[in-house]
Amino acid sequence: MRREEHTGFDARTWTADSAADALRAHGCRVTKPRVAVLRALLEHGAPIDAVGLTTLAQRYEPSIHEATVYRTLNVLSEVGITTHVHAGHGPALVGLQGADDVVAVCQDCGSIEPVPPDAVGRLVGAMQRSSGFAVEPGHFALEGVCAECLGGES
Amino acid sequence: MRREEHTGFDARTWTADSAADALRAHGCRVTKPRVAVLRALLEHGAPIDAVGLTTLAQRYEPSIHEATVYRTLNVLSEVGITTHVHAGHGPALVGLQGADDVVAVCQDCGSIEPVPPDAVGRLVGAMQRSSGFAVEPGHFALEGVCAECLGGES
DNA sequence: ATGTATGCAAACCATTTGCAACTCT
DNA sequence: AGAGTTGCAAATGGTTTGCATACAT
Repeated sequence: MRREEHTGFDARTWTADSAADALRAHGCRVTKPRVAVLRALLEHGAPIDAVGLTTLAQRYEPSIHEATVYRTLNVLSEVGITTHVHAGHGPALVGLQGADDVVAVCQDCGSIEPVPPDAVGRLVGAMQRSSGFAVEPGHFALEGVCAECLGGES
Repeated sequence: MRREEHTGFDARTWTADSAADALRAHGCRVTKPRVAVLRALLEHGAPIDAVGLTTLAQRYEPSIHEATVYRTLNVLSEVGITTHVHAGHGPALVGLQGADDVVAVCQDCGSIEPVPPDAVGRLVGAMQRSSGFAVEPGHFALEGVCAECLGGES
């Protein structure tokens, strides 16, 4: 179960500094654990789950605890820096707001791929028209099987 | 948090008998608890979570246990009678295979609405084209806010 | 008869929370 | 100094599993 090859994810909107400013603007403190999470998120560049993010963040702040990462992610999401996606069975995936809206998760290998924004737009429009339901992209993930897994491993 | 008004769900494909036959065809036993789950599912007609389904099934089989419902649902899904959808934070929603493929869940009231199949089809096609990813409709749910909640309750 | 399914309790995983110790500002 | 944060451990909610008993075939 790999999860590299973030083909087409880029989170150019946020930097460690702009995110820190956003935190301050909301009256939140800019602490070392929070910066560590932010840096890990920026460095990774693709949606990732909380546990994986904790591991990455520990490079910058070795003592950071999982619970702190969860709390930090809640804060970051309130401030509008991150969003999380519910991917199938597994844990939620956290991404930077402004990155590709919707992702698809492979049921076999767990790899994550972006979904073309225009396709998402059409879907949102269709729901709007059919029932007035306002779909919020970025809050859910598509599921299926990626091209690689379709080909190989029987 | 209501969840009635299943506007447009119909699971005409399965009956208690055809489902029982499908079970037998797969070498599974047709037990009272399983029939109870099946009847509850048919009667309810819309996607529902395991706990709610347990309550419904207990009308037919008062002693049925939640664990049994989960096990039964796994069997039913292997046999191809049901599918489950991961709806945001909450529990998974179970539905009959053959009912509307994709649903959208309201983040405010938990109501469930069907997504127009042609819109889903276009999305699947777009992913197929863009990256060869085979989206499996019916294994995930859209999220957002329903028309009712958009209007009322501030 | 015999292997499958059930009920119950305990385990599990992802996430949240209470609380005392700590640290940004 | 003092409110906001953290770490840790324990609680939570959804779902799964081990095991002895009960049941469908």
